[in-house]
Amino acid sequence: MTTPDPYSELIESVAEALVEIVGIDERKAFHQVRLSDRPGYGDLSLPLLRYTRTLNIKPDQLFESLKSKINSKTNLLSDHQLVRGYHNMYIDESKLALALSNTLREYGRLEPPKTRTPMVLVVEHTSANPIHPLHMGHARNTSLGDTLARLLKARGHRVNTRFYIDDVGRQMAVLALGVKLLGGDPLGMAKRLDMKPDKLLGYIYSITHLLLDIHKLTQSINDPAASEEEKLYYIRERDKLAARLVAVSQEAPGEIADKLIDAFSKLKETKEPEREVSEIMRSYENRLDEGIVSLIRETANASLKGFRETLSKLGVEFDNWDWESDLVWTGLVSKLIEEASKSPYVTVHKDALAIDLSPAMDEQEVREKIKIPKALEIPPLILVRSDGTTLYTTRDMAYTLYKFRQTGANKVVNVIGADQRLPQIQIRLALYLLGYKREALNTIHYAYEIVRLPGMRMSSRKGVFLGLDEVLDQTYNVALSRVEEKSPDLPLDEKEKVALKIAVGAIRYTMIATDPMRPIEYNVDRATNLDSNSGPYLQYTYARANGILRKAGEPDWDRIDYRAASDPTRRGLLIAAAQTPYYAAKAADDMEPVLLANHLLKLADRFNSWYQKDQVIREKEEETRNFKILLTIIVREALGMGLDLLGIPKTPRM
RNA sequence: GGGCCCGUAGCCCAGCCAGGACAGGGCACCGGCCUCCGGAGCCGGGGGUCCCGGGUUCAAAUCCCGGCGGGCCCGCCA
Repeated sequence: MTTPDPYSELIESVAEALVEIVGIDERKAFHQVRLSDRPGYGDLSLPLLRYTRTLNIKPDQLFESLKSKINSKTNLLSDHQLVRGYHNMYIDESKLALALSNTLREYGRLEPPKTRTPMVLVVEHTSANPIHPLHMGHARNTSLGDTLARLLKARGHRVNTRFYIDDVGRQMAVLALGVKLLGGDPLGMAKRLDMKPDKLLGYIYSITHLLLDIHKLTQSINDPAASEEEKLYYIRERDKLAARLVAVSQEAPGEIADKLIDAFSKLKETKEPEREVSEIMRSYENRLDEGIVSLIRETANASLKGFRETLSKLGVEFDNWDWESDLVWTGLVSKLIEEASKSPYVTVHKDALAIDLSPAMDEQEVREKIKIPKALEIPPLILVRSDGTTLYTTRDMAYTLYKFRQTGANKVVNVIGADQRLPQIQIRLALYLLGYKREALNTIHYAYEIVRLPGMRMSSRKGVFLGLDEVLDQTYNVALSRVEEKSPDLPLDEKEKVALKIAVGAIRYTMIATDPMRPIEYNVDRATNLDSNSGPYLQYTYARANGILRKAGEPDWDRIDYRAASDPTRRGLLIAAAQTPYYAAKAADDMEPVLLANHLLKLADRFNSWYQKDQVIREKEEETRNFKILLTIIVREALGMGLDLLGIPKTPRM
């Protein structure tokens, strides 16, 4: 049983009336209903001028017929006005308050209205390579993905969240080599060094990678075929990497760096390191060597243990963890390649098996549903390397099909950086041409722009990135000192819990409150910002409402003066609170969490403003006092619902 | 070279997809408010060529075309 939502029903009534009178389609009608704060503009309004011409009707005639149609569908409106071509509607605040009061009495909470078209949805997000700790780029991915999942679930869809463990491929092989050189057992190593395993592995990966690159450059420098100019370039490059190696080595714990450098030199004497990496990669992908299999699985699992720890702080959990290697080992990938090789679109590109994607560009269906840039030349997608190993895009095609098959999903949403747009388009086009049209057209690349550090780009390969754990820690410390200052009487463990909630709120809010298409430049001040445009501000306002209610106690629900809602400040606050489920539903439908975040900010502003000038507990008149308590409850429930959906932890005190 | 994305006050950002009524917030800045339900707050103030130029329209920050600036992508990496 879903809770009814008076405000959404009101919007729906207006939209339906518009559909019936003007004859536009429903989706469009919803967009035409304007919500306004400004006095004199109506609580809701419809611009009429755009219809009067096409319908050949006078504004006042249209206004009258809309008015009576709308009134036949809802009784929540008290007045309609025609002003300069706008149909302005005013909400009957007493009736709205009563309706919300009834909802809360019956269900005890607010929630977004359920969709009329529930679907099965997969949301794949985060999916960080298990070769280094999560950084702030992942924080954006995680926050968006987890929030989307929460919103869609609340909207009535069946949502399945998945994490793709990218354990096949060169990066993982490089890390495995490093771990092998250090004698294996990454988890034990982390324990001995008292360090998060993902962090330790991050160092091992960076150092190993640098050693390989330096080695390669050294070979180029010694190559007699190289010109003097080229040699100078290589030497400069090698010096840069060497400097980085020194920096990372100093930061790395224990004797890790020394041991690695030492073991790497020994390896060089007997074997070409690059060949060792390729062998690891190939024997893992083809499952030739159980020793390598357990080395890589153990290593990846150690990283994932660290990921889980961080993610659980952020309140993020996954329904499924999918190993990329399983897709290869169970034959899903090779089966797909086999199908592709029989396809009429198969071709050879640069001597490798590939699929020619250009025919898909002619399909109108494809152009419309997969957004293909008009003049984009899509290169053929290579499916298999000439050494027989597969590429990530090929495996991702198999994974896409896997996600549909495992869940019976209607749509698969993949939260992946915008920099991967082209390969993501290629994957969908290739699936389409192989006959998986439904899957191709219902796979959504939910793209977001990068998180930059001031002046530089994060690069895990170069060991340059802002770690999520570090940002969490810093924000936590700032929050803890604020809590100590503001609530000295809380017990210490309580203060710590609250400080963590604030840190999580600050980070998650920041990550979703900017349009995903806009790059974020990140400085630490911004992460630790607890001021008015922030998650903690919302948490603070929620705590404040709870503070009032703790002291005010339960209202007598049968003795509430709903007419007290007419005071303009209370009225504005009531309406804003009532809109919350509606905005949550819209945020889910449009897949734009920021819509809800912005609305909550406005609600919090209104509440704080009201709070300042209209005393609740000290109100003498009993029925008015009951109304004010009710209003506070409504606000608390609206904020609480919103915070839950955004994954920002609630705290009754802070 | 080609493609995609972004360009709104000193700074950060809503609004653009679904064109309409004075372009909204926040930070910073200036001035007020704590014997008073939680001051992480509230009230007030200054600050704008909505990147530029055309076009469509009764109406353009919003749609179209052309520029400019920045980011990203164009690999048998992921």
